[in-house]
Amino acid sequence: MEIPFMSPGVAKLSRREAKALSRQRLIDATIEILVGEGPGALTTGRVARAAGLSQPSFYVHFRDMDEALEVAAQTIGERIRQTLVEARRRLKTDRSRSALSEAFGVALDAFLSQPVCTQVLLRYRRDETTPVGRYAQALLETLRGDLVADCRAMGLDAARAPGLELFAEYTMAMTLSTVEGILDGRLSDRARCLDALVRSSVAVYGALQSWPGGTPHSR
Amino acid sequence: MEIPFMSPGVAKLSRREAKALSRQRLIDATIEILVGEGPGALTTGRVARAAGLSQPSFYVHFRDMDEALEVAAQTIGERIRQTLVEARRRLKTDRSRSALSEAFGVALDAFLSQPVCTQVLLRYRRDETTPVGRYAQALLETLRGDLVADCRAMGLDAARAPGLELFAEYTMAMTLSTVEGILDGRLSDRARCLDALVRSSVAVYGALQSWPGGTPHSR
DNA sequence: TGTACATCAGTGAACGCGCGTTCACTGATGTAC
DNA sequence: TGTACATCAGTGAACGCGCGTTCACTGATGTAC
Repeated sequence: MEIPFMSPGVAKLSRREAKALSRQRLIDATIEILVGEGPGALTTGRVARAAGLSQPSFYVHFRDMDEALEVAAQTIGERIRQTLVEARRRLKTDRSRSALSEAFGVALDAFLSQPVCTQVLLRYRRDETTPVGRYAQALLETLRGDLVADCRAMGLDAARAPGLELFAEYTMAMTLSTVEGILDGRLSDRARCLDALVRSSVAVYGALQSWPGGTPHSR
Repeated sequence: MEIPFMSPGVAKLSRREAKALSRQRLIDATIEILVGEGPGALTTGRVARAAGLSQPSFYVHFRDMDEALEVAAQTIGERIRQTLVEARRRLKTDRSRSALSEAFGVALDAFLSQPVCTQVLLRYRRDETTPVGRYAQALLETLRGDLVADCRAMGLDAARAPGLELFAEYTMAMTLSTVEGILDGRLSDRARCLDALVRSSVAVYGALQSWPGGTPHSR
């Protein structure tokens, strides 16, 4: 008696699983169209067809395009946050150069491991007119806060560094600029970029640590 | 005999001038809607009405929305480039700290003197799906080139600074980050921001000047 | 200067297209017995 | 296990709305004589 061959790839899905899969395909299609053709190209028809569904099926999963965008934005934020949280967990909290280098390295890799989501994050981070932009902004604010917290945990004394918040801003700016350069193909050698980034960040810290004025933030 | 009062504000415009004024109003309306409500809100009707015209009048001035956007993008780029060119002309090319400080100061002011255009530039600089984004990208590339040229003119020797291009990238990133902070209201004290920016940029230059690896750009 | 005509920025009306949205229906999946 | 019924993801068809686009027309401006 032969046992029928069960290919794991075509295992039958329950109705529940099939629906979840369709929904995920719609979300992914939304993100991909957003990256490839911009928000103007986002129509329920295109998204549905890109996900292998008919256009009205879009409404089985989402109330309207806004809801889908909202969910897509949440998904993007979650994916990047997840990889960054994972990255932070692996950090040593000592002040050695190698620990610092690893910290920047895992951050870079976190962004680069999610290139599509990172593209969306970078592109729409200043566009408050779309849910994607608002999520991106909130996420980057969180990351900046995390960076400040990490600095404190690593023993960078806030009392001796009145420019800590500004240091965080500049470090974020340089890190994202490096990510942009790599994603755009302008920068290629990750190791050298990482080294330059660490050196620059350390230098900025030094420059702002001995800074007399305090952080120029509005209260 | 009384000379009729001629208010200079309501001087009659020639047909040519009136048309040019309408066109300019349409361009400005396009930019303002872009900043306030995003590209999704850009319709010929809204733009025309915001410019005080009926909707079909849009077509007296532009073939379609794409052409108007193209012109708007060009206008934005031109305005910012203009103020920055003006700013560069006033630069002394010595290496003193005050000259450096003034250089960054005029650059900051150039962006801040055109807040609406700067907002558009910053927001859409990574969106290649729209003409605005492509212009923004090209403009920033030019500015980066100018920065490198200025550094060389100021005697920052390229031979001793293999990371000059990367230095330009990081300096651009920190400058734009400062502009963003001020426009968003997170940073308030221009003088302190400027000081921090100059210190940080000098520090990064130092860090990358003594850098062994050369610029990690792809050829 | 005055007159007759030409030009043309701007408009209201009309139309078509694409998109969003709804709905009755299908057929596969799930469930009760 | 088999049968009868319920559920529901997905669909084709239909419809309305808003936007883009065109066009004949108006009336103010410009020009020739």
